[in-house]
Amino acid sequence: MDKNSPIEFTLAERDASVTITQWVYVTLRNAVMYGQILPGRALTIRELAKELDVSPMPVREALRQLAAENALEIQGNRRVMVPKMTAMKFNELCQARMALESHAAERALPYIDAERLRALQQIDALIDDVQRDGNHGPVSALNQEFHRTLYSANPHQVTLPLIESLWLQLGPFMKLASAHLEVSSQVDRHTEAMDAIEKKDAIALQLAIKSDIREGFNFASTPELLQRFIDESNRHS
Amino acid sequence: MDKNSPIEFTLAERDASVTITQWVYVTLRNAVMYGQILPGRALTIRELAKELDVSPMPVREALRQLAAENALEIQGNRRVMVPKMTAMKFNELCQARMALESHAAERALPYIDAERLRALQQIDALIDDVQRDGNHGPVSALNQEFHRTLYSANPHQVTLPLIESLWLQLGPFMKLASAHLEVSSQVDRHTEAMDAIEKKDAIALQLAIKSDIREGFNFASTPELLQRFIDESNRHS
DNA sequence: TTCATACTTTTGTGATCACAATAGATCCAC
DNA sequence: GTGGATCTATTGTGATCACAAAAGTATGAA
Repeated sequence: MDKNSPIEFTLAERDASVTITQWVYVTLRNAVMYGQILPGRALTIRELAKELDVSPMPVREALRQLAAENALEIQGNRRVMVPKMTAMKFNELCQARMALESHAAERALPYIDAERLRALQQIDALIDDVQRDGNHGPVSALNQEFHRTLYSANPHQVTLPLIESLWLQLGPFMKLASAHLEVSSQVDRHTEAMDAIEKKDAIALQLAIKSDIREGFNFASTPELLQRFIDESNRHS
Repeated sequence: MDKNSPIEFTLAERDASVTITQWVYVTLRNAVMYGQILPGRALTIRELAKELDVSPMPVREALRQLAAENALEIQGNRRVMVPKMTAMKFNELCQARMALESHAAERALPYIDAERLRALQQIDALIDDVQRDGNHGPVSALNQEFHRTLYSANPHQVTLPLIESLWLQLGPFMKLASAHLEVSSQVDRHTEAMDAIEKKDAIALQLAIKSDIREGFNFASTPELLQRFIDESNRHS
């Protein structure tokens, strides 16, 4: 596993009002989330700094923050890398998502007003549109947007940062796995969720969210399939 | 809210094998956890660096990490402080603990062997001992140790860092609130939990954990009591 | 006394440098 | 060729410095 594989960053615009550290953080976060950094690939501060054309300092801080969010793993040698996925860990992450997000949905339900529901409907319609156009790239980002919009209705939200940490840990594997998969139009349970919201039915909402998460992962429905995708996603590293 | 109030750090031994940044991180984390830094108190890098007798660099990194774990809050002015507690946030944190920890307990249950159970019994016995001696200081740390030992039985654990984040957010308020409280011998549900473990009864274990958490907070069982403790904990700041 | 203005100090940010530890490459004995 | 020791290059860590922005303080007129 050498450090030959280049990293293709999608460099965002660097707004002057934003600190360099924050910009580096966002850039690296996206690179992790969208599988641009292969799991196991050793990252060095100076390499990233050179690649992003900044000094090592902001990179150091961004890496530490991402490690604190469990998006990156600090090895004993103090080297930093995207953690490799295992079947058991994948399973735990899915179960954790279902437990935490169904809870967040329930806690958000009382705060969802007509405007918020309309925003959810808009996002869902947008997902349908891009699915119909065969443009499967932005679907997962839009799907996240749907969930985030739902949970953040709760003005005293404390679980969203934890949920985002889980997304970050699942992100790279999902991207790499779906790359080796003819993307069938993913079905989601957003309609069921919105119906439950209209009826203020907490139980139905939790069920819809859990089903949505579970079915989002059922491209790896059997242990053999899952292991195949894990091998695929780790093969390059 | 000036920066007059001094911070009494309990300086841990600085092992040579540990980086300064890690040592600073642990020191600051304990200071937050044990309410030594009052909520709302503005923290500056240079002040902490001087206090801990290190250069500003490790402090910067430790602060950023703690902020990523939601233990500290970065204000718009880029100032850092311990977040203040509100009644609604307290409620959300409790509910999140119950949801997340009962899930973690359930996922850990299949992995708990005789040795692990014995470790749990030892910790519980130790809690009883110090309670009987009227020494209520280390109880909350031991209580955390009990929960951590339980959840970490799962070798593929992914929720423990999230749980620790919730503990960190509740820690300062709990300490400051309990300071204005004649500490009655807290009863816990550890016995019920261990019984459920022996019977491999997941439902009973989840109930025990949820009850343990809920009753740990019932010093603020009514909204009026809770608000009184919040006012107390914010009064100094 | 009160409030806006100018001045001074402090602060976070980011760059650069020194150093010890680690990793990678080279060389040599077998 | 192959494995192990040595040497070189690279890396993370931590200190120091420069600078612009923010906070704090003094000053002035009303």
